Amino acid sequence: MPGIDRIDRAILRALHRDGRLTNAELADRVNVSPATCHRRTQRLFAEGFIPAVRAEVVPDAVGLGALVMVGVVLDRSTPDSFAALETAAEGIPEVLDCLLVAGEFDYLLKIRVRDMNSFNTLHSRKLIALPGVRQIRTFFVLKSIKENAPLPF
Amino acid sequence: MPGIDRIDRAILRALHRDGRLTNAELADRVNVSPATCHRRTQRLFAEGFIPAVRAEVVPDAVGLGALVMVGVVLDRSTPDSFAALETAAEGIPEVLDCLLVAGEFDYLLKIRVRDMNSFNTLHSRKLIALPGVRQIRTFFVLKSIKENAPLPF
DNA sequence: GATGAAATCCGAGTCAC
DNA sequence: GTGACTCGGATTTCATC
Repeated sequence: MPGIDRIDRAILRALHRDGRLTNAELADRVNVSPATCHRRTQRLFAEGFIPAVRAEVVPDAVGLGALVMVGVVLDRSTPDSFAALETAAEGIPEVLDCLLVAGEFDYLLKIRVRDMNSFNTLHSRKLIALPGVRQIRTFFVLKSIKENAPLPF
Repeated sequence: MPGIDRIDRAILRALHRDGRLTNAELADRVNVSPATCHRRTQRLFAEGFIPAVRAEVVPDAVGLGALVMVGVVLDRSTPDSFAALETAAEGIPEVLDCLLVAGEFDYLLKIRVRDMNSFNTLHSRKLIALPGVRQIRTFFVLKSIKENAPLPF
């Protein structure tokens, strides 16, 4: 995977701010010709620098108004449980983030569901049912000051 | 803010999966004419159901390879410190998420920086400098199994 | 009041240079 | 990297239900 130069970086920044920019707009924002811009952008997609372009959707509008953060502590004596948790997390669409961390937890999960009831179901049926889970700490999100802010680059 | 019907929902879902869909593709995916599709999509943007469309960018490619989760505990005796933390978080671009939670922390932050050194700078200059902060717990992310997964709707 | 068909206009994508 | 050319989709208009 070759690197990116200053122009590629400008293209990435512009498309990260607004993924609907037309090639023409993008071209003069980064000061190259439309043809050049088009070729470079295609390469950035092809090389995997841009895994996806997605419309952000207000969660409440689609019945996913509840956000919950979960800290998971695993049993250190069963290393297989790490793989089990990761596989499970990948298969649960409500789990938006699954991060292996250093500190008082082993994993931190970000979960979006319809309401508290839905979370309770997910919690009891999918999370505590996993092998080697020693402890699960739940943090209900009362207010989202900022979420998925654009990357600062 | 009026509601959304079944077709609007289908449009939201399609654009959330792929924000680069042309209006023509979108139209036959949701089984309406291009004109209708266009009008509805415009409305969804205008009414704020789609706050933004953004290209996802591989963080390492733009020098933001380090992800850190931070738990913040505030001094309960100084309610102003909540407002202070929120204002500060909004103004720090490296803070991607800032969530007020119920549980052993008051806030959970998701932070992206270049490396550990950058985090250390941010930590000492911006975070512990805030008024009324009683404790800050840092969770370095060792591995990201899943991040910003699409909403399950 | 919202829809679909048609008509116009503009940008994407491709070419030669 | 530039400029021109073609094709297809975006956007508007309009008749219709």
